[in-house]
Amino acid sequence: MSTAQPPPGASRPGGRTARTRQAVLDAVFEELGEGGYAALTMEGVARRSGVHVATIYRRWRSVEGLVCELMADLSGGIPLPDTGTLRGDLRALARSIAAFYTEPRYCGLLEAVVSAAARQPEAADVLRQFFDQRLRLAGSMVPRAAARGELPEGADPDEVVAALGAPFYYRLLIARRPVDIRLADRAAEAAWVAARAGVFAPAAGTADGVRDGTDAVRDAAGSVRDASGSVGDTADPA
Amino acid sequence: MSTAQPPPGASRPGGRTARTRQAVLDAVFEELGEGGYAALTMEGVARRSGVHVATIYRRWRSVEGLVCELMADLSGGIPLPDTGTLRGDLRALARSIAAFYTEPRYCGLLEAVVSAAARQPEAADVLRQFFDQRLRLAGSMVPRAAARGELPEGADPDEVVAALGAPFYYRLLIARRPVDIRLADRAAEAAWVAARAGVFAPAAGTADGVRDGTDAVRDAAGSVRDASGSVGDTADPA
DNA sequence: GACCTAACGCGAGATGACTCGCGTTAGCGT
DNA sequence: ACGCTAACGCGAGTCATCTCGCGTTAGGTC
Repeated sequence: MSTAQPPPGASRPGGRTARTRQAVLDAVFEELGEGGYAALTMEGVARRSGVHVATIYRRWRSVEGLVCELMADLSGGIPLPDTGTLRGDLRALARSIAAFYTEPRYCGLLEAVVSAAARQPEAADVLRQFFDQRLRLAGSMVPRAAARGELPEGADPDEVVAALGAPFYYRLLIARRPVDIRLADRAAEAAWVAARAGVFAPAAGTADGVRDGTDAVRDAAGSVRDASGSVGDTADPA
Repeated sequence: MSTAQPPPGASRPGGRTARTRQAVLDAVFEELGEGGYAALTMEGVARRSGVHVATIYRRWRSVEGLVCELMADLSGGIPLPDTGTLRGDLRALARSIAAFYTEPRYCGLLEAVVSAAARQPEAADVLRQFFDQRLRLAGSMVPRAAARGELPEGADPDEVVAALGAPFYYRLLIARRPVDIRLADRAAEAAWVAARAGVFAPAAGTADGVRDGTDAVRDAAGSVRDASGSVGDTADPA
């Protein structure tokens, strides 16, 4: 978070520019901690950082821009677990994520980025790229596990890590409740069981190619398979 | 969506009031379809609906208010699948959700509600209550399955349904890509496998009480269990 | 150490979101 | 059919957000 790397084309990367940048981003982070995205205003950031409002507008254009750059700052160095087993890796990663989002400032940042992405296409790009990178990095645990024979062949690393992370974002953004360690362990366990069962293997289209260790896999297949083409219509399920 | 129920205390529920209400909410819905939440402005809604801006402000206060009422309108009548097996129910529900969010207007509504919740506590309440109700309704498939002996005892219905839904919201809000039927089938299969393995049983704290049909459940336990208390600290995992 | 200029501070001005008061319309009771 | 009043249309007014131009500061360069 403190790797204040100057923008590539900056003609004056040293001293003051970097200083104001850091002051502003720190202020954004603090503001997000108190009151979340709702309380994040340009005036507030200016007041807290001591940088003039016009300067902030010049460099970042909007609160969305601020939030994007703050998030992009986080992309350095994910500590990738390597416990020796996929199950251990998944649990360790899940607990790291839980610890991360226990911090209110990071919760606020998540809300802010998701909200920003809903308003500005550029913010959406930043968000997508950030999480794509995270998936790619964390996904390295999957081929390791496959090499150890822990998983059926062809498990998609992105899918496994996405399955691990999804419950956190559901909890925070949809259910709107805090994360806890029980959520982390359940998420890790669910991802592990599903991965082991071959749910995340390519397996062409529907999940009928699933191999799992249990019996009774084949019930219920007939009654829903005929609904294959129903995704296109606009039926209202709610 | 068309059950224009008048507000409880409304002293004049008929005719014009309901008409303008419907016109406005329809306009919001359409605006969300074109350009999403970014393009949702009071002026736009007023222009499209033919209702004056001041009137919309009077009744709904803000765009967040509009979005909340539109979402609350959706709460009527979730079609609950009942295919005879939990696996079939999960897949049917997942495909319904996929179909739902294939419609751009509902995607926009989701984005809008999540964004609104990040700004207004009341919107957050509406969002939470809405999804709580959805979980409660859809969760009925779980005790049915338990009664048929498809699941280990004590599986938490909310957890099962949340696990089913989470991948959709991850895909839409975080990965920022469209949902498809493959996602639906994978989500259903993952939720089913995990539920069957006992991941969503209460099982006191950590997930060590898991019973699954596979072997090798017990590797990896030692190396991460000691990290139990690490959620409280503010370590930065990203 | 002296020059050059990108970046910043500052205040005035423009833009758009939001509110208010009044006259009018139309649902609802009698 | 008549009157009552909640809800709406309308335009002016207010306020916060955002931009612009100029003078100043301080990095970078020779």
